[in-house]
Amino acid sequence: MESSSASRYTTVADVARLAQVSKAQAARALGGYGAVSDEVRSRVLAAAETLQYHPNELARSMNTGRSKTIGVVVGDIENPYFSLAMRGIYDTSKAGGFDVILINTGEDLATEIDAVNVLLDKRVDGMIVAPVTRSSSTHLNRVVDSGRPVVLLDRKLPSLPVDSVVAEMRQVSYEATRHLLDEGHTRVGYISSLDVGGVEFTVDLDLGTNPVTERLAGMRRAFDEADVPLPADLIRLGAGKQYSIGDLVQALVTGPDPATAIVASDSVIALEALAELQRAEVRIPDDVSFLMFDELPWAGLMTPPITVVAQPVYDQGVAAAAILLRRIGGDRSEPEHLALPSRLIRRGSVAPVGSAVVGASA
Amino acid sequence: MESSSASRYTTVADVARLAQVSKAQAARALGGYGAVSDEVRSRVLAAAETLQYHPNELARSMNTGRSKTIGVVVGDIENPYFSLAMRGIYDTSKAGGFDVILINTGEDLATEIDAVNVLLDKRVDGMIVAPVTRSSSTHLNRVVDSGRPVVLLDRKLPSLPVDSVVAEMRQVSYEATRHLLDEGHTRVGYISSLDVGGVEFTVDLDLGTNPVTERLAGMRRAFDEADVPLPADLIRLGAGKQYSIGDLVQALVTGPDPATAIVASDSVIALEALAELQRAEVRIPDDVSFLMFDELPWAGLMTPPITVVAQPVYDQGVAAAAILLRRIGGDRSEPEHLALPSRLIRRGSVAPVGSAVVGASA
DNA sequence: GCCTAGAATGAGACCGGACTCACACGGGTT
DNA sequence: AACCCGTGTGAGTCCGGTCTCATTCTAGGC
Repeated sequence: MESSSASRYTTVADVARLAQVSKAQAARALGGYGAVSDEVRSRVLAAAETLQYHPNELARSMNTGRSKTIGVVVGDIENPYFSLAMRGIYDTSKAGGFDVILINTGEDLATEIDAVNVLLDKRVDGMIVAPVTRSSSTHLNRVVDSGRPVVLLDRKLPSLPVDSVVAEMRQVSYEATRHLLDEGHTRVGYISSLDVGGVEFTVDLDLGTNPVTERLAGMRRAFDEADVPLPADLIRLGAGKQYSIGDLVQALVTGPDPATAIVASDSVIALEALAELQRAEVRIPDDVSFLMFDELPWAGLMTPPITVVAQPVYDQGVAAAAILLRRIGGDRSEPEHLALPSRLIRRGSVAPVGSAVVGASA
Repeated sequence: MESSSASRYTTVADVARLAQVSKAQAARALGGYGAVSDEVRSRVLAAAETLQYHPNELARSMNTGRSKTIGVVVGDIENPYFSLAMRGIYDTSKAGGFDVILINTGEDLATEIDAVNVLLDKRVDGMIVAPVTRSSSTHLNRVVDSGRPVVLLDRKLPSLPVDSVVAEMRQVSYEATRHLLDEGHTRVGYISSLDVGGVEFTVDLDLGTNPVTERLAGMRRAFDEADVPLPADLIRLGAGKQYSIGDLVQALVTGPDPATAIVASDSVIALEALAELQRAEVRIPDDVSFLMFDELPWAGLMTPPITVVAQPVYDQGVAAAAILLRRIGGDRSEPEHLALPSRLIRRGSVAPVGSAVVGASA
């Protein structure tokens, strides 16, 4: 009794029957391969039309071994960074005739491992992964072993011989920090969601290979060149994981030797930090200067407009997909490591230190 | 010569061979069905372990007829509305053991039709579609005919007997408009990206069934009740398609009888409108009041904070996925039409009309 | 007029699982 | 001793395509 007839799909066999030819001939006419007479072809095509035939991609994938699908594994699709990168990936894949399966990891390693396995089991032709920070790469090795191409996004894993696409960060972070130093900021706070398991930041903590490490390296170089000690006590990791962003911001702007400038590692952090600053009635840039990584449409519309480091996010997606498609196409050359240029956009949220303190508090 | 051995996957047959049992027994042990002795089971499992066996989901899907995958068709994943809804869909699907294939239509009907067909050919177990406005529903009928469930998101199609999840719009739009009228705004501009092929808006233009129609209905009711004529000349459709948003805003705030309040139909439009207003040095709310549909984190951080209509976007995604999963589970009850409550959040961007004109321009 | 290359065609293997069927085996009934 | 049932097992079919292989048909070459 269970259910009413689940309306079976029409198959090549059905088409063949109606067209009065063998299954093989029908398949040939439909697939456009082998030799088929015009007579048969038109009969088969007509039959397919009347029967509304659509090939079962699953069956097709199974014995061609290729699914014309790529998998994308990201940390959080809700994050504008990923959704924009996704758009780049999507547009490029589609232009190449590939569909996209999206998997969201919630920045969790176990989920990421699972995601990669699922994609492999679904026989995607390749995948783009934005690996969770501090993830090991054993699960990605399985992909490499399977012979399917992987491209890493926003992160490279030194141990893994695969292509990667990141935004150049060290140089632009150096520039951004110099900008802050030029304005007199030596107490620069940095807030990142990088998960290091709650360990406190110290100058020689190994954070692995990721954008945050690069940014901190650029920052350090600027401080070193200016001969100013890097304010390690103001560099806070685990934001939004171990620690609330609001608390972190509070801690930075209060205390005996507070930060005079705050750098937000991404737009999600920036939003929460700005909200907290507003709640605490800390004015930007009068009381504290503010800089964020990632350029979003709203950044320039705030009062004051926010100074940002703009990364070519969409282009990263495009580049990653382009490389992946090339690999799927059979390119076996050495892994490529692309670093797309980022740039500092100076707006109004960074001002000389103490610029308005006297006038404003009086 | 083509390529080096594409490292074949291990199959049940391989596992069976190593475990010295028949393929059938191995499959049973692996799949956890039928009767298998403890002896055989452990041998098979051990073999699977050493061979790193992973089942081919394609093959599995093919003869179970179910792929444990749902398809999602959205207009633009880069739009925060969709990425947040996607997150809701994603979380819910995943909890139910389903993977998600994402297809982006770029708000194009042809692409949408294609997308739906692709998903069908990939044999997804069901799909969630946010249909392009003014789309016909013939392509969705094919889905219905196939017996696979579809849930519409953000839109219902009267001709299509399927579930839908939307945000309640008429009532909240009524409230928002009353709020504007209460503040003395009778010249209210409305900017929407709804594509009507460049036709100008008139009060009796049929826009089909979609959120914009609902909003305009709520708006009209408020105007009717206040006995004020609906300013049809200020209602502009096709924003970002036929017309540039900047030009539209310019047109609204200039002219002999300009708008005193502007309503942006979504956050993307709002962002561009705000940028244009800033360029034109039109102050909010002194020169013009502003209201947008969709609540985003930055809205409350602007100066002044933006008054918005908040829709439960994430929850819409969750609800759509929940209904879909229920249908996949075999629920054959009448189509459900869910309208999740939205609410007006009054902030600082709406002020009494003419409130600061004299003081500010003097 | 005969031979052959190549087009046209059908039968059937195959991809990798899920699942049906037939059968062997052992213990409990009567 | 004959019978039954349930567990365990292997052989083999099926899903819906792709593709190989053998066969037939036809046209061109000598």
